[in-house]
Amino acid sequence: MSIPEQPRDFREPKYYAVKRHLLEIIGTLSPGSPVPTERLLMAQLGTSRTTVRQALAELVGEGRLVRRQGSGTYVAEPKVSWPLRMTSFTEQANATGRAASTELIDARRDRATDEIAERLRLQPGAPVHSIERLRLVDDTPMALETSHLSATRFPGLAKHLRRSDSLYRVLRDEYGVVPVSAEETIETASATPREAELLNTETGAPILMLSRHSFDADGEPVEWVRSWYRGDRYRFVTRLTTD
Amino acid sequence: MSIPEQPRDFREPKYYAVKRHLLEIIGTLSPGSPVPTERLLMAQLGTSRTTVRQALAELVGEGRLVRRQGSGTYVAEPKVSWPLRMTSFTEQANATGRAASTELIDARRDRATDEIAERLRLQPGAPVHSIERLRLVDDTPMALETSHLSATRFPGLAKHLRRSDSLYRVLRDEYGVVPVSAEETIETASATPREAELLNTETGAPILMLSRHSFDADGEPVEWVRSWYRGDRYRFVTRLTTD
DNA sequence: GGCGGCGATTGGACTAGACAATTTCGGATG
DNA sequence: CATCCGAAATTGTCTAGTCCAATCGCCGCC
Repeated sequence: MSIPEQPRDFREPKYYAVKRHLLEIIGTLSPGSPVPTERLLMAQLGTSRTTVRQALAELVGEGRLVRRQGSGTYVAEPKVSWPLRMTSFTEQANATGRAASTELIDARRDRATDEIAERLRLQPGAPVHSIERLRLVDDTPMALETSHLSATRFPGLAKHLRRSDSLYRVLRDEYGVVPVSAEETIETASATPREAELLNTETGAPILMLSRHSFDADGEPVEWVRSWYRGDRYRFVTRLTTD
Repeated sequence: MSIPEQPRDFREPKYYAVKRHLLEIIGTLSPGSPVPTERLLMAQLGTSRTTVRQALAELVGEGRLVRRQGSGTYVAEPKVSWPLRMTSFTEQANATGRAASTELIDARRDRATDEIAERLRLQPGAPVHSIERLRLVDDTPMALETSHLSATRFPGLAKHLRRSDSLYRVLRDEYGVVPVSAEETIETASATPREAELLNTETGAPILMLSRHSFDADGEPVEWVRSWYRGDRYRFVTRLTTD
């Protein structure tokens, strides 16, 4: 078997021809179907296993394939769209009709780093809450979140949080604070071994990193959150309007 | 030399230890400084070149390093934040005090695919404009954009575009149409050989793909655009408010 | 009929090395 | 002194192979 020719206006590495071959196969199959094994592809296409694996790795990173050690490689489910709104995770999930839950990994008091202090308008070294949570949708991990809030402004927050899933609800009911606006930053990253373990993916996998800096009605900063989403599973949707 | 030990709560591939070692080096240097060569790292850390290259490739993808064949590997400039607003590219660039320009790659009439037809509320096969442009900031390529608009609604658009940089200005001045809202989708992708060539990066490099679906004041769809940004260079910033 | 073990299969991690393409820089040459 | 050339250094691409880890299915045994 040979790889179909392609106009080479732009230089193409050999692994990319393997990738195109795989994309054609993927196009004819439905999610969950197996694609040929690495060793079969390498024999059929006359390449080394390394080259085949590079093509496969890129397709996995793009969310087109899923690999399972000892089993095989399969066509992946399409990405899930996730809305970016000024509402809590719990509400967002309910709005899309999915079962959302949250696992509290860690809630502790820290001293503010320079970066946290600047964002929360505090002095460096001021006491802050650092809350790490895993967001789950339909019992599969979706995102890892680290929130920072002033410990002076929100005393006893950790205790309240252990009794409630929703940080926004605690802020409203216990402290009378409602975030009304936020500046959100979106960028690419790659999974650390720890993130990969918690998000049930591989070290180095593409990640969409969101950073949310939210404010209450008085313009006072409320929290600073960073979230790590699997880039192969999710895409974000936001609404823009002329001001 | 040996790589510093790390608590192994989470299994860590060997290449990741090399990556941490490099991150420490990067932390002590300023942008533009060279980091050790592949062969030096492989001798110092007692690993194969493949393993060293995997760590380097990940750091390049994260925008921490830049590699130049024949020359060496260098610490990269920090990422640039790019605002997502309901304004034209040209205006956005001016607002941040940068020199923006646009290179028209292709402007042709097509027949609408099913996807384009649905988004522009046309019949499949209806005539549409397909406009491909390269966006440059300070003379370096920033994004590749493909816009689709109804050819029936905007006759002679291609001709007007060749005389103006700004599509939004042409729409307003020639057709009296002003997009006022849009739904924007953000996801990760990887560069095809063609995209890599035009964006001056490598095949397979991480890409932030934006898809903008914009509407005029009557709620009529105006255009559907897909843009490819280098994920190692840019991050997006958007503002959220409670409705 | 069900359970357990074992071996084949598959993907995961890493090594060693060949050759190509590009850049850099010093030395020979005019 | 300026310019060109070529060797050395560096990254880019690909091959061939080893060993490991997880999975799956078959077969024998209870």
